[in-house]
Formats: sequence, C-alpha cells, structure tokens
Amino acid sequence: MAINLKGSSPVDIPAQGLNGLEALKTSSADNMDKVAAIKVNGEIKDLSTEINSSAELEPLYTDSPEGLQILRHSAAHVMAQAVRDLFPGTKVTIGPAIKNGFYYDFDYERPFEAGDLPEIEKRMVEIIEEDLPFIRSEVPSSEAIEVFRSQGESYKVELIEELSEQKISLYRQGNFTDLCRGPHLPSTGKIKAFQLTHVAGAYWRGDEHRAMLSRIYGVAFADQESLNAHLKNLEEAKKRDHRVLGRKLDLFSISDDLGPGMVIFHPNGAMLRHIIEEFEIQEHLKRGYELAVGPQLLKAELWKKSGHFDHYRENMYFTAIEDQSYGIKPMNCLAHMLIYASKVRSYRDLPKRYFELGTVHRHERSGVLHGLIRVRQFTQDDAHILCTPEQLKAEIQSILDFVREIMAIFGFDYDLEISTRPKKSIGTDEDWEKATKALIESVEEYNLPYQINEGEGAFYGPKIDAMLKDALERSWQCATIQCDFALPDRFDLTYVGSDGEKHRPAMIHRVILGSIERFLGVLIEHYAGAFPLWLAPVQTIILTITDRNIPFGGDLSKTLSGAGIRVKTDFRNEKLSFKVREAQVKKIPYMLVVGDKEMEAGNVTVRLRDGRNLPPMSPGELIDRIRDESEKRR
RNA sequence: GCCACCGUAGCUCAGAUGGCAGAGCACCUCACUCGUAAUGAGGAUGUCGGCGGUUCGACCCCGCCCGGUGGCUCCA
Repeated sequence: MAINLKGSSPVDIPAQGLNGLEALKTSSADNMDKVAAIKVNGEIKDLSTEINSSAELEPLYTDSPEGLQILRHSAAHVMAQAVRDLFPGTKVTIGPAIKNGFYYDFDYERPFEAGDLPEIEKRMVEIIEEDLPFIRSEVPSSEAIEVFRSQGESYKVELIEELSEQKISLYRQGNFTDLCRGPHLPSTGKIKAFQLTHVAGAYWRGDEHRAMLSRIYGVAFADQESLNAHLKNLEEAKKRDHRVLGRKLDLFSISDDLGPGMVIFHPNGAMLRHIIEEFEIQEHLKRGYELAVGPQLLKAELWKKSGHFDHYRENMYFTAIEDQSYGIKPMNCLAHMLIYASKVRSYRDLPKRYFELGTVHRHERSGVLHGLIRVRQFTQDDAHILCTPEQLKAEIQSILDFVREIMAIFGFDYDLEISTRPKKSIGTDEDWEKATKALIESVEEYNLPYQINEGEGAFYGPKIDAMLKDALERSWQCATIQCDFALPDRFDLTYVGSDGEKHRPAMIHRVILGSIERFLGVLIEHYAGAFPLWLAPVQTIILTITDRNIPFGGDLSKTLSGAGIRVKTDFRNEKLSFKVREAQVKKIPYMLVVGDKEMEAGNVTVRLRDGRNLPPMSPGELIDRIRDESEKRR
C-alpha cells in the first residue's frame, strides 16, 4: 500500500498497522513535535489512528486553526481532570474548544471562584508535565452509561442517553475518562501555553430553569508568544472600549442617579448622534421612504390587539392615566399600521414605507445591560413596509442592498443570520412558512452566506439579522429585517387589488443600524474614537501660540463655523505642545495652529491627527478641503 | 433574573493585622507669552456606593440593598 503526504509524491509502506504518527514519520513530514492530529483523506483523526489502506495524509499542526481547536479541546479535558483531582465529588458536564481557548462546566458543592484558578492551573501543569497519552476507546453506550452512573456522573449519563447511538467514544488521560467525539492531541505534554482566565455561571444545557453550573474559561495557544500576543491584544481592545472612550471623548455617560440602562448624551455624543440621524433621514428619503412619528404611550388595549401584551409584556413598561392602562412602546410598528389603516389603500399605492427614528423602552433584565450596547431606552432607525405579497422579495432585497451600502460607508463587515419561528408566536403555520421562505430565498439569490438560528425569530415573524463585532469580537445584532403576515391580519390591514377585491398586505419590520445607541457603541470601538471627518463631533480646533494671536484665532473660528465646520478653540495660556497633546488625546482630526507667522500671512498651519503637517493654507482653502473630505465620508 | 468578582476625590488607582483617608491627572490661584504629545510653584477636593449589625473604635468584619464588570439566559 502507499501513502502520500498532501502535496508530495506517494511513499510505499511495507506493512499495515502503522498509526498516524508513524506514517507521518515514514513520509518524512517535518515539525513533528508540533503535530496535533492527522488528516486522513481529509478527515481529522487522532495520531494514534491506524492507517490501514492507501491514503493521503496531512499533518495538522497546533498552530493551524483546526490544530488549535484540538489543542484547546484537549486543554479542557486536562482542566476537568485537574478539577476532579482537586475537588472530589465534582461532576463534569461539557467542555468544548472556543475562540482563543476553551471552557468546562462543572457542578460542585459550591461555585468555583477566581481564587481557585491558580491551584487548578498548577495541577494542570503537573498533568501536562506527566505527558499522559489521550487514549481513545469505543464502548457500547449501555456500558458507558453504567460506568458514568457508577461514578455519579449524572450529566454524562444524560448526554449519552440523548445521543441514542450504539457505540460511543471515550477518551482517557491518566485517571480521567470523558465522553468525547475527539479527536485529541496524542498526549497532554503537547499543551505548551495556556492560562485560566475567569469563572462564570452557566445553566446546564443553556436552560435557565435547570441547574446553574460553574464554568471555568481558559485560553490556550500553540506557544507562549502567541498567548502573550493574545493577552496584549486584549489590553489594546480595552483601550477601544466604547465606555472608556465615551468618557475620555466626553460623548456620553450613564448615571446611577438616572437609573440603569439610561444614557445621557453629552454635547459631543449628541452631535455624533445628530450627524448619523441626519444622514439616515437623507438615505431613507432617497430610497422612497416617508417620515412618520408615533406617540410613546399607546393604550394597553392596542397592545392586546397586536399580541405584544400576551407575548412581550415582561419587556414592557405600563402606566395608568385616568384609570386607563397605557403601555410605553417597545416597538414602533403599531403607529405605522394605524397610519396605513387611516384610509383605503390601493395596490397602486404600494409599497408604503414609513420611517421613524423611533425611541422605544424595553425592560431588559439588569444582568444584560452593557454600556451603549444594551440599554433600556433606545432609538431605532425603524421602518415598516406594507406591500403586496408579490413585492415582498424585491423589498427584502432592496433592504439588503441598503444595509450593504450603509455598512460599506462605515467600513463594517457583517454576518447574516436568519431566525425562524420561536415557541411563543402568533400567526398561522402557512404564513410562517411563506415568510421564512421569502427571507431565505432573498438571501440566497444574493449569494450571501448566512447562518440559521432555529426558533430565534420575533413572535410575529422570522427575521434576517446583520451582526457587527465590537472591539472584543463579540457579535451584536444591528440591522434586522422581519417578515410579518400576522400583524396586518390582526389589524385587518387591506388594499384594493386590480380585481377590485380587498387583499391583505405583508409587512416588513426593518432597521438598518438597529439602535442608534448600540450602533454608536460599536462604531466608537470600530474607529477607536478617531472618527472620520464627516462624523467627528469636533472637526477642527484652533490652537493659539500666544495671547497676541487670540483675535486672529477668533476671526478664524467665526469664518469656519460660518462655513458649517465644527470648530473649537483653545486660547488658553498654555504651551503649544500641551494644547497639541490635548487635541491629540481627543482625537480631533484638524489642529489649526495660529501664531505670529500665520497672523502676518493671514493663513493657517494644519496639523493632522496622524501627526502630519500640511503646508500653510488660507482659510478658504481649508474650508474647501474639509468640505471635500466630509463629502467623501472619510 | 442567575453565578463570580468589583464599588475609596471629577478620572485612574494605593490604602498589612480594625486605631485621625493618600498619589497622579483634572480643577482653582500665581508666575511664565512659549511653534507641534504634558512649564513651574501653591491651593482646594471625600457621608470610603447606601442602610443596618458586631466592636471601646469599622474604609477594613457580618447581613441586606443599590450600582458596575465578565459570563449564562434574553435581545436592537
């Protein structure tokens, strides 16, 4: 038989029964001490797997994405062994590899604490130094259930029972055996660089009605340098945290006195927000949307009619006015539907697209609040499109275009996710199917990659979400396109078709940025606070050198603000280097230095945020330059 | 809401074992009038998150509450 290393010529091997490691050595693969596993005809296997027929082999190194995943998964097993050694009676549950590392969920008599981590790490190092082999075995599931049951590992028993497979695979290193599909490293000694990072609570099987387990997170990399680089990255990401920059750049604050999840926008933040809202209104008007405005309070009766009262009540705030119950809107759709319903609509009028920068309130549970990204009051760039069923797909696709164009302007990449019918929902099976199909087809015809989230849709319809990432690479839902046949039905919305009969329109709920607050949070991290000129709340700052230059600086300031440029002045009696430093820290794009030279020549010297100096120019030239750059949205 | 951790000056943070609360920056005053990332000197600044308890005495120990951070669940 013959084996060949991927990308090189076949090597004859004399006998069968070589394992992956030996086969790789025979075919002279290099860097053997960094091999995590082996690909046999493209399939990832343990190095101990026997190669019993001719095959193409490819070594998987610990610094490749797949190799790293194996390494991290093996690290999770090592951690579980360490925890079991140190805390007898701990039940193990699951422990997968994740981005940058791994976790394992445990059930112990008390939750684990940060203080337990050094001890666990120490034990892990010992296990790694023992270089224990990971040994795979396959046993009938009934046998495995017996073994785990006798050890009191009730969670493992539950997992195996659900697997409903005849044979299941186990991995053992030293005294620790775990239910696992594998593959794993050949031995614990291959784990070169790891660190336990934090503990957290996590529900068994992600269900808040079940046991709260104790999760320990760790990071692991192929070598210490990579681990150090990762930790350094984390430090850098912290500097981009929108909550930190929000304070430093004086954009916003969240005060205990106001209540959690409520944001105050300071002048700089309010300006940034205003620029984005103004931009959005223009972009919507361009695309055939009409403006609409609805009230904050709507009668509870109306929320009962829409289904929000039954399906969304725990997220809503209610109040009473003269014995009438009112709900504060958590969504903007009802007012828009009432606008639609205010007169008879013809098929010739459709689609109707109502746009509102709609402020909503939602009762978010205290534990989920997060800076600007998860708040209790926020403003959506919300629109509702009422259209004929035939127009639905074209409308969805034009929204996908809209999202693409806007995200390109801000320089965002995004991932699409489609969410289907949740348990708690309204509407008929047929409508759900129709709506879900419309969304999937729209995305597929665009050849866009997407992921399906079963059961994650809104209660009235399925949705497409666009996810943006923050500084720590956490994904946040921003744009969403939701297809809805149920609410038009509940509100008896109709249009008169060409046949003269009444028909039911479809409704699309959609946002492009999502919530202005969340988008700003992600945007601040995206630009690390150094906004492009068109977004910068303060575009220019005038820095005088001596008090003699103040009148000239004052005139310049008037000229610039008269031309619509956002300008600030720093006329304090401080050294220029000090003023430059402060402007630099505030990430102001244009610093205008005015001293005696400029005063005499009637021009300005420009220092850019990146440290470059521009040749002296007249105020008129500066205005043109700034306008030009702003228009290009750079 | 659940689990762990945290809360000291406007900000960032130090305060062994319980015994008169500190630094840097910011702020105010004065001097300096200065050319591209921090001029010098002086000054003021606290219910030590809140309430209760233990103690001769609590920033420190205990309980409850409020708020934040990281996760889980939920979600724009």
